[in-house]
Amino acid sequence: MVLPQSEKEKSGSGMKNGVDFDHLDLYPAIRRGEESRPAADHEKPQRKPGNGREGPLNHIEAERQRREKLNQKFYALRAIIPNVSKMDKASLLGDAISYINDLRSK
Amino acid sequence: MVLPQSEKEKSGSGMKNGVDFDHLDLYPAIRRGEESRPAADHEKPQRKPGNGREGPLNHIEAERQRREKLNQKFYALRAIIPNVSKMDKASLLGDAISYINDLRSK
DNA sequence: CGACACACGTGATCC
DNA sequence: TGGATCACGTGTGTC
Repeated sequence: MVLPQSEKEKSGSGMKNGVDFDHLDLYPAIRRGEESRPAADHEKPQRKPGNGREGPLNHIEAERQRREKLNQKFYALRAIIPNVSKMDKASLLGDAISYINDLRSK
Repeated sequence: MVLPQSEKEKSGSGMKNGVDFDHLDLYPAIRRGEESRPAADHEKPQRKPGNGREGPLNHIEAERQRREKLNQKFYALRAIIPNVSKMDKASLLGDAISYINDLRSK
């Protein structure tokens, strides 16, 4: 249903000063387990029934797609703004706003 | 205990139907403190010298700031775009791009 | 080293 | 029931 493209693209974004931040591959590994509740309390909405997980990777993957999409837009934005050198996401967004306002007032 | 909650959430998101998903509040109670290492772990790059932590919250807080700023921009953007119904961040960004392009061609 | 900026995984929430 | 979206905390690399 929805899962176009092939994803993967190092569109990063970073580069704050020539910083190419797009690396980070693979994940560390598992760590930390969870703890038991301090007893006495049934105030925990048991979201997942005792059953085992069905596949948390669904979310993990879903998030990834969402994030990629977002970054893609950031990239595009960066491309259309006149003098945008690098800047981080926040500044880029800020500049974009100024640009729009400028264009608008004309 | 931990994490001073002195931040205010106003980054836009008070809507309920539109898009503002800003809900999430407070923390879930205690999380995990430190666990004992199961012995046999001599493979950890001890980043922090034996000393106690200096304050990782520095980063935690720093990230929060960065994120808030980002959201602020998102809010502003949403405000200046003509017909922005609700859309999520990604779509909003996409619309903004189109808007810029439109303005530009004029 | 410490700051910064990023991507990732994860719990929560809504429809 | 499951997908979608968010914010948060964190590890990590660069400057």
